Amino acid sequence: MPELDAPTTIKAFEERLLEVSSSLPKRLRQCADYVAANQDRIAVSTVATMAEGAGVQPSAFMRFCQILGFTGFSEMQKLFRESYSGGWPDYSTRLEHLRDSGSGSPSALLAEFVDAGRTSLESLLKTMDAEMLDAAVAALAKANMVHIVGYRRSFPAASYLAYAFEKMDVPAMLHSGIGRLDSRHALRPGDVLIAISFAPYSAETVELAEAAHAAGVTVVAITDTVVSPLRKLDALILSVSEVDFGAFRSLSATLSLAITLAVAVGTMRQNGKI
Amino acid sequence: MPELDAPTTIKAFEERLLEVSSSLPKRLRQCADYVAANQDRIAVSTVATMAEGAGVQPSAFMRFCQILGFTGFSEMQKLFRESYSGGWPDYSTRLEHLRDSGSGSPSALLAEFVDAGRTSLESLLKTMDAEMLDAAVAALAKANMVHIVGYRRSFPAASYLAYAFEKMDVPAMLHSGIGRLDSRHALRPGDVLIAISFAPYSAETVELAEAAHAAGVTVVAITDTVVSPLRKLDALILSVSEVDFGAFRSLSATLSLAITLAVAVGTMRQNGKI
DNA sequence: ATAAATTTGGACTATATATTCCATTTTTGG
DNA sequence: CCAAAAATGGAATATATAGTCCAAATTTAT
Repeated sequence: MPELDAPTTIKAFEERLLEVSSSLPKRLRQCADYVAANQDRIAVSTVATMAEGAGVQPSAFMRFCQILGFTGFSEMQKLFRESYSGGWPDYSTRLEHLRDSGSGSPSALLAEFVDAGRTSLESLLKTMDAEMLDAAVAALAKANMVHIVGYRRSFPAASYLAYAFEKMDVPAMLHSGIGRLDSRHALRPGDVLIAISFAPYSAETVELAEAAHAAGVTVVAITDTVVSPLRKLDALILSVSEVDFGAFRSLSATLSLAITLAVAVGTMRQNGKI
Repeated sequence: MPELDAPTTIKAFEERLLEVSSSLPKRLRQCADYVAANQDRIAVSTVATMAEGAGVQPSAFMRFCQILGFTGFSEMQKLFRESYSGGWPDYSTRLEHLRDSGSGSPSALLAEFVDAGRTSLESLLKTMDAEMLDAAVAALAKANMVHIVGYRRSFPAASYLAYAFEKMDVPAMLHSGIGRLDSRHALRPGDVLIAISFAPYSAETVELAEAAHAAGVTVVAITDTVVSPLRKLDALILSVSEVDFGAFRSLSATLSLAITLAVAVGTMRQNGKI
């Protein structure tokens, strides 16, 4: 058989499908039509399901895959599973490879981290809950004082927020934990606390957020996964899932969210006052 | 076992995950964290892949599925496959849409800042001087102690560097200026100073860098324009031009550069020692 | 410090699913 | 209308993957 090479991108796949579909016998044509109309199901279905959907026997569907240039259904499915957009590249293993293979020149590393940052930014935009963001901005705009807490890897974001609020003339206080002073008594009614914490959630941050919640202070939480302990307080949740490499994460998305908060809140306050 | 009913919606799944995750032993907790951060992967992965991602044995992952209330991985996967609607979200159109609609809303601002971050990252990759970067990494890898200084808007980057060096077991000291202590005497021969400063260059940073230079301590400067005073000391210059909005800048590029330095230096030290 | 209980890793088994093969049916061309 | 070629359906087989079980390691309680 003069079997052709298998398509390696969805685009190539679509072209091949179009190209082939005009000269297909009945059953195979059904396959083509069904696939064209249900591309998204390929990644999560079995041959049997696809065949049933198309109204043909599984073996017919197999032949269809082969005509398209794949060795079988599995190979075709692989294409769709890999290019399934939700699938982030697995950075930690990629990084290990880079380092192990000695090709880990600083420049190569930089390229990886830049790429991770880009991915995080895109994902931030796709997943941010606009209503939650509006609500958080509104709450912060009305606050007497904005408290900010975030330790360890969240500390850079916390300190940036403090800087940005200061620039926007928003009264803000960074709880840095210096001197182990217990700062929870600074939380007064009418204040708002921004708590930033990512897995593994540092105990101090969670405690302060809990204290705030107990004292009736509104909490805005910048956090990641659904298992975050910050979700248990009924806080305004701003979800940020940053691509990470073991202990590191680029923070690009978190920082962008931070500036947004500061500018939006600052602007709203100025408009309200003047 | 008093096995509970399996979650039938993603929402219920997330709740169960949150509910259960606090009382989980090490390996199972890894599963929970990985799943929380990679929900979208479940539909298109095998147990083996998921287990590898979470860093556990497949059998551990199976147990995890069962604890969540499913009979096994297949049942859990079924939930995600069924509620998988396809729909690859299109980032660029979404961005345009966000910007067009209601300019000035927090979401529109976010879109702007995300875009700025992306631009900065791209430009970082294009303009980074690979040789300079190599030289900086080499110098830092040989240092007895790495000193880090950066105030005001550079402080988040400085604190992130301190965090990342700590994680990589590189002895590092963050000069934070707390209590106005004069820390310049901590600079010893054989040390290296990373000075981070962007226009307008804060006097304290420049002074410390000058003191270091005078004391024969190598200076690595992360800075922007060609008029930066840090360029006068013959330092190793890492140029970062971050897109900015008046007083703000996203810091995405600076932070990516920071992780790169930490990982590259940490790796080089570990390889050299062992 | 010791015993009990829990957790873990990995070998083993069961099962679901893909893939092939071939007898039967349908289409095509003379 | 017949023979040859192509297409089809379904049974048989191979393979990948899920799921189980238990001995070893770890943690916890006494």
